[in-house]
Amino acid sequence: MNFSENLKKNSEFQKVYREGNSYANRYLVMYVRKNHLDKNRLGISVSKKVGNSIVRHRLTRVIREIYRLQEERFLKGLDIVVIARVQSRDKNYREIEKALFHLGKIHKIVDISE
RNA sequence: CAAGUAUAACAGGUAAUCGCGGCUGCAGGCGCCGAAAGGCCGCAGGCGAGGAAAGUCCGGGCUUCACAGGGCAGGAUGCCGGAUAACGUCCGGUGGAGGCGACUCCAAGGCAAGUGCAACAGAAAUAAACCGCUUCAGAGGACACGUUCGGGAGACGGACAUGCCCUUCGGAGUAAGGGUGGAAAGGCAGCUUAAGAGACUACCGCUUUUCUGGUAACAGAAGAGGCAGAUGUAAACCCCAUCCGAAGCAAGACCGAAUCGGGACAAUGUGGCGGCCCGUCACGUCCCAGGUGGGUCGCUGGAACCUGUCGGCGACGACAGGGCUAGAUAGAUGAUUACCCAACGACAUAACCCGGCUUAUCGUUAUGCUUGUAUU
RNA sequence: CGGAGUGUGGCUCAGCUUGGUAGAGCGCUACGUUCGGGACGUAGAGGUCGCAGGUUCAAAUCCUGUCACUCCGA
Repeated sequence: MNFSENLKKNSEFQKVYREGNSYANRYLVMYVRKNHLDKNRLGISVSKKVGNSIVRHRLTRVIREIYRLQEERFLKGLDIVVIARVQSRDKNYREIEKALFHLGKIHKIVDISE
């Protein structure tokens, strides 16, 4: 990931929740906040209600992979938190990808030129 | 071939591209940061979750604390022998239960130490006479025969005695039979008896003694005893035997910013109060203590794993050889494409490490054995 | 990671210690009362005691396993 790093601290997550805007659809919730840096920071959160550790790890990997492969389509200078909802537990890569870019378009942080 | 039973193994594979975490190496046109040690980036190579990694139900290693020795309390285990570092695990036996069988299952010490509890039903629940059966005495009644009385031969009636039967009251004997109940005073058959009864007898059961076999649990044989010690319950209190110090890697050890605390130095420096000096407060440098944010170690070479030989029925042990096989710290295994297989793959992610147990699980394979059917 | 606790009618809880009848309040239904509603009175319905197995004559209660939820410490 050339332009991005991970969001790690709980306080940073809390900052995004408080100061950012949120949109949601059936599978995901996305919070976005400007961080005034020249790169993005991505945080992924999956609740214990979604499933056991196998399910939770798989979802985080899928979401991170989607972001990694199409990183250049996102605008820069953002803190992004993606929360997986219960409905997403059995969904495959393609469905999660559609849901993520759907939210990106609502936030107007994705390059729509494609 | 079908059904079953026991044990064991596997847990999608191959290739390509992109991506992630450690490790090792680098001669990177002296790449970047740093005084250095080293770190970051890059390149190459190799390694990278499970049979249950799960639940956290037991046992141990390791660490810190406590500790002369012994006991109480509390907890755990519970047929016998063995294996093991240890165990509630495993192996081999004994006894019992289930199955035609292969085989499977059993918290399997002690209610013949004490205490407690046993609803409802039933006469009675750890103890018994409610009904019944037998007998004795009294009362009443029916019948039969006899004697006698009435004017009395007959019929009829009355009185008395005897026999037998019925009803009722009381005493005694009796646990054979009776409905209830999970459980009713050893079971069953006979003898005896007024009726009955381990009162007695045979067989079975229980307890116990001796002998034989076995390390033992126990098994077999012979004898004795009584059956008023004899219901069930110890996953009721409890008794007996054995074992157990407590907490846990977020244990613990080390390095240590900033702020705060104490001291020293410097020297009258800077700033605040003040017109100025003195004074006072803060700032500076160094040292000490504390140990927060953070970092390093603990952290993976092990009662491990693989192969072989030997000992043992077996669990397991001994010896020889072989290679090194995750170590993250918000937490590394994913995505896409193609092919193979009947198939999209089941259950499921290490977090200090081992030995077990339990629970979840799509399926595939191998071997031994049992039962049935068919053929030879 | 470690520790503790709770699952009982629609809701909130008792009963479990010491095994034998499942109970209270609110809610619900019907009737009465009222012009009507509320309140009140009378009667009634409603529970596999989270699930599975075991001990026992008998289990909500005792034992074992399992599932879900809640709280606490760091």
